[in-house]
Amino acid sequence: MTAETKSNHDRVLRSARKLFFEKGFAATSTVDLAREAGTSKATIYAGFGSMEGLLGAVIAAEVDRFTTAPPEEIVDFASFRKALVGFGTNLLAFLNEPETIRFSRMMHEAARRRPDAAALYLEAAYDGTARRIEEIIAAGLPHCAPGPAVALPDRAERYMAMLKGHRYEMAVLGAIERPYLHPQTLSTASFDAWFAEA
Amino acid sequence: MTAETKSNHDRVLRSARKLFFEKGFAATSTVDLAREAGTSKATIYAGFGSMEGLLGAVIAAEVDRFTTAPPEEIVDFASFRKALVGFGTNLLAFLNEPETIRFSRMMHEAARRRPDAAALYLEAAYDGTARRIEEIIAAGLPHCAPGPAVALPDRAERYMAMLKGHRYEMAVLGAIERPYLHPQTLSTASFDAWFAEA
DNA sequence: TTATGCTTGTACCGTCTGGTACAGGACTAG
DNA sequence: CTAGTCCTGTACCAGACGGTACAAGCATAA
Repeated sequence: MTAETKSNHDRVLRSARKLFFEKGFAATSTVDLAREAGTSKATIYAGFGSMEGLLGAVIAAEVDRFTTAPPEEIVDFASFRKALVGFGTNLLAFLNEPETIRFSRMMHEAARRRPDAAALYLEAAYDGTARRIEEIIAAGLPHCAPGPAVALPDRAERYMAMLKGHRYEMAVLGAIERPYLHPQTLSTASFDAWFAEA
Repeated sequence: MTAETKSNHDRVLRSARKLFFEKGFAATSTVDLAREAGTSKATIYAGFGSMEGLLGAVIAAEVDRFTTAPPEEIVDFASFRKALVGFGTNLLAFLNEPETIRFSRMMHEAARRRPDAAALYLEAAYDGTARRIEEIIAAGLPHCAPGPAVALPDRAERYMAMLKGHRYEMAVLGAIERPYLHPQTLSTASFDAWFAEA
């Protein structure tokens, strides 16, 4: 009953993740997958219904992974810039992981077939992160504000954009191995101006 | 000889562009394409050799289009920020075009099959644009410089990243119709700090 | 007229795909 | 033992695909 360390369902899911990330969804056939998982096509269909269902399951599992991943530091109100830079450092490290890039690549392919899964991904990856940054900024702003807190969401968005420059898309497109996103962006000086403008 | 307004070759190319943009490359079959172009499969293969060859041709033509497209304004050395903002405004408008988004979407799909074409695209779309921004900054920097011009390429990259925020990826993934990239970024205040830092 | 060259429609090929059917094997419960 | 449940391997299906072959059509050119 407790079986071994891996259930059949999990093995299929893991193998699908591996192949989808490596070769893409369209290029992964059912027989490839069955061989990789050490099982048979019938078992796959018994567990996931269809290939697109499996795709949805892989995406959902992955989204879950990085949604629950960073519990994040406590915001230090006195030096909130440190908190922001700390958050950025973590995000940068996460974005630099090859797995993250491969996932992003697969998502671009999957978006056409499963718009619902794409929306799920964006909600988790972007809105969630942006909201977290907004919280940090909102919490820290009163402690150093020269002006009113206008366009808060936009600030969070711009911060993310600066971290995830166009070298990230190059990596997703396979032109470079790793993006090495500009950590210089993390220097506080570069976003001091945001709080000084109208 | 001069024929009509459109050669057969051009009609196929245009139809391919249309279908690839709309449905994606993989989802476009040879018969679909022949019907759309009002010609036959044999003619397509006579002109482009293979489906992947046609894909390469579409990308090359598209890259050509936006490489030669913006002749761009003359840099006004006295007020180079105006030049930078002007350039950004044009870029923003270009990025906001639905056609540009669809092309970007297709490129993400095509990158796996034609890495060479993806490299071509990135060279034209990113490196080319970044170089242009670098030129503007380099030309204008002496006129207002409080410090030495360090990390020039990185500044260009960050400027582009700020223009092309994560809402752009949302649009490419089909989650929203148009990105409406943050034009607030164009306010000069937001990148004043770049020239003040070490 | 004949000859040439390109385009057309259609039929065809081999291959691969997602998905299903099914006959048996392995195992558990009683 | 029997009955039942799940899994496995394999074979199969119908459809779609990229690509090719070919006979016929049409226009130019002499």
